[in-house]
Amino acid sequence: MTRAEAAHAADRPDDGARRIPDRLRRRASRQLSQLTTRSDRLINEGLAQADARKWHYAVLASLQDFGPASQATLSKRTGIYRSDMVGVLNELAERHLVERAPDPADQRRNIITISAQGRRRLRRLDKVLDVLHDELLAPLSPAERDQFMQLLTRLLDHHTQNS
Amino acid sequence: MTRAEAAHAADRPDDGARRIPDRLRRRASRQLSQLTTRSDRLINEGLAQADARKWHYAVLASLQDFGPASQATLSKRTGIYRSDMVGVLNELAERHLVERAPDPADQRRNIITISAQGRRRLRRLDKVLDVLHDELLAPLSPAERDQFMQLLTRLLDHHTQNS
DNA sequence: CGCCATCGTTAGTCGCACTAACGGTGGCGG
DNA sequence: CCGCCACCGTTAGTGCGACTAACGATGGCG
Repeated sequence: MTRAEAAHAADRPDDGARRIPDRLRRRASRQLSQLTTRSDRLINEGLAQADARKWHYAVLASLQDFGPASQATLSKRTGIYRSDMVGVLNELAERHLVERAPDPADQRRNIITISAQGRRRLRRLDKVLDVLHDELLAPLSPAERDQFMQLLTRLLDHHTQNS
Repeated sequence: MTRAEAAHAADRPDDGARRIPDRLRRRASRQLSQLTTRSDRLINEGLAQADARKWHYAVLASLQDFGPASQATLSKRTGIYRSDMVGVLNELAERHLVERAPDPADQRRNIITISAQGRRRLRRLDKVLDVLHDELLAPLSPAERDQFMQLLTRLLDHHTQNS
């Protein structure tokens, strides 16, 4: 029995209490969950200081890059459910970052348009996110960050294709 | 205005509806969240078929690798909050996978021990998880999987050290 | 004209991370 | 010895994100 193994004992409150089983550390799913929890917290707190949430960014970016769209289209583009989109757009409209107008050609739809103020906000959020991501990826070299993003994207694409 | 920019139109319901802004695809935090959502769903559904949850695995693995422990110690080792640990241990005890006994040396504590049945279950869950992770990491070569895990772990360690 | 799909909206579910507060117990310093 | 503080397990509740169900209103199509 090695010293490490001997250190398990339930009567050793602090000794090995924080040790994490290898079985867990080897599981990609767990590392992913854990990292995402921390990443989300980092981003949410950072954006909160700019009176924003990550959904705001997703919607503004989508509007900026692809132009005005209905709420349903925005849902598909951002991955936000249309049920939740309602609230997000309320928040954005309150802040005058987007405008919500009925589509004259189809009365079921609203056409969402980004405002000048929305564009400014988007530019600012981009900067904020740059800083936050620099913190998130701090331990990685530029090459490693690229590598990480590439692997991440390949995995995500694979699991997204059937949907 | 480029053709790409011209293609935005709100009146093009399906054309570019599913296109995802580059701004979003470049953000590690977003790719992480998205992938984790899918990963979690995959693992949860897989474990559900074995009448288990990922928390079960974490607790059983911790007990197997480090021996009996108090609930507080298990909390620290698995990352499960002690508030939630109660329910997890109830589920595990119901299934006779662990035993919960008061610590004679300290009446505040329970000593949790893995049972023979628990050990069997752990072995089975390990196999189930192997299969699920193979599906999760399907698009990556063995070398790339190692690389991915290494990058993931370095990031997580960096964001875990202060806590 | 009748049927079905789509749109925005409301409400509600589920899992997970996390906080607050409790009664009970233990350890330690004065 | 005793008073205070830290720790333990437990209960309850919060907040958020993903997701479902159902609605009334509208549109498209056979």
